[in-house]
Amino acid sequence: MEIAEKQRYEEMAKVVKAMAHPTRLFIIDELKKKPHCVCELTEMIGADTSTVSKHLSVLKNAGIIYAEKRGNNVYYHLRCDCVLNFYNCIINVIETGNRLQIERIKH
Amino acid sequence: MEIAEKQRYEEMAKVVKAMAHPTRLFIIDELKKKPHCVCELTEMIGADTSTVSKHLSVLKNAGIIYAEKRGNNVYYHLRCDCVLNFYNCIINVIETGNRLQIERIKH
DNA sequence: ACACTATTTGGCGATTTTACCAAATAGGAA
DNA sequence: TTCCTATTTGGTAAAATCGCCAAATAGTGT
Repeated sequence: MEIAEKQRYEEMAKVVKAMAHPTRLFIIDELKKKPHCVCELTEMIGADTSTVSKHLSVLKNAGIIYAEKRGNNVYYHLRCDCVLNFYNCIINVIETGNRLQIERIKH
Repeated sequence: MEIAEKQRYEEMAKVVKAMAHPTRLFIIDELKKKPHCVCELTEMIGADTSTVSKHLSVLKNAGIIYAEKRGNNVYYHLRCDCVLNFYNCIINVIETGNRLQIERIKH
């Protein structure tokens, strides 16, 4: 594998890694509906504010979301809607896996 | 967040996590073209065979690829082509990030 | 300036991931 | 069976991730 190719995969992995956490997938899903501030997300998620804030900064550093300051609050927005296309595919992978497992039990 | 919802995001995260490594993104990209055995992938990647074998087992456990034994070799196949849709979107995220960075330098 | 709220940052232990080496396993060929 | 090749598995050290607490920071309103 060439160096340029390797670097490209490393960059891509950074973005995918940023999505590779249940809480962060949830956040993306919520921001799809509308922008939210940290305290709103914190309440939905039920974790420490600092934990949620760190998850948000991971997504922000990856370029998936961006922050907008309004008074005391920071509202986060989804930058690229396309990440939502992932969801259907991931669910597809999961369901195919389940289907195969059921068949394996039957036989 | 309800328990069922939480579990769904955890399942999804498992799949995304499986893709969250440069070598594994490379493997998926290669298996899109055609199935490959471990030794072929190992040569392309330039890591230890055991390392590559472990990456393959991560992808297999996530249901993204499956194994087919042929003589001494094990050939791996992509199970769900849809994971390739990710790539364009991820690249989109990266390029948007780069574009914004360039603009920030300008101003 | 002071108090109050929202968010970020630093630090910590616990857990997970990663890559390599060495050893075990599986199958084909002599 | 024995040798050989391909692959997997177990072990280990180094690095990264995670979630909470405590402290720092930023902005509002008094």
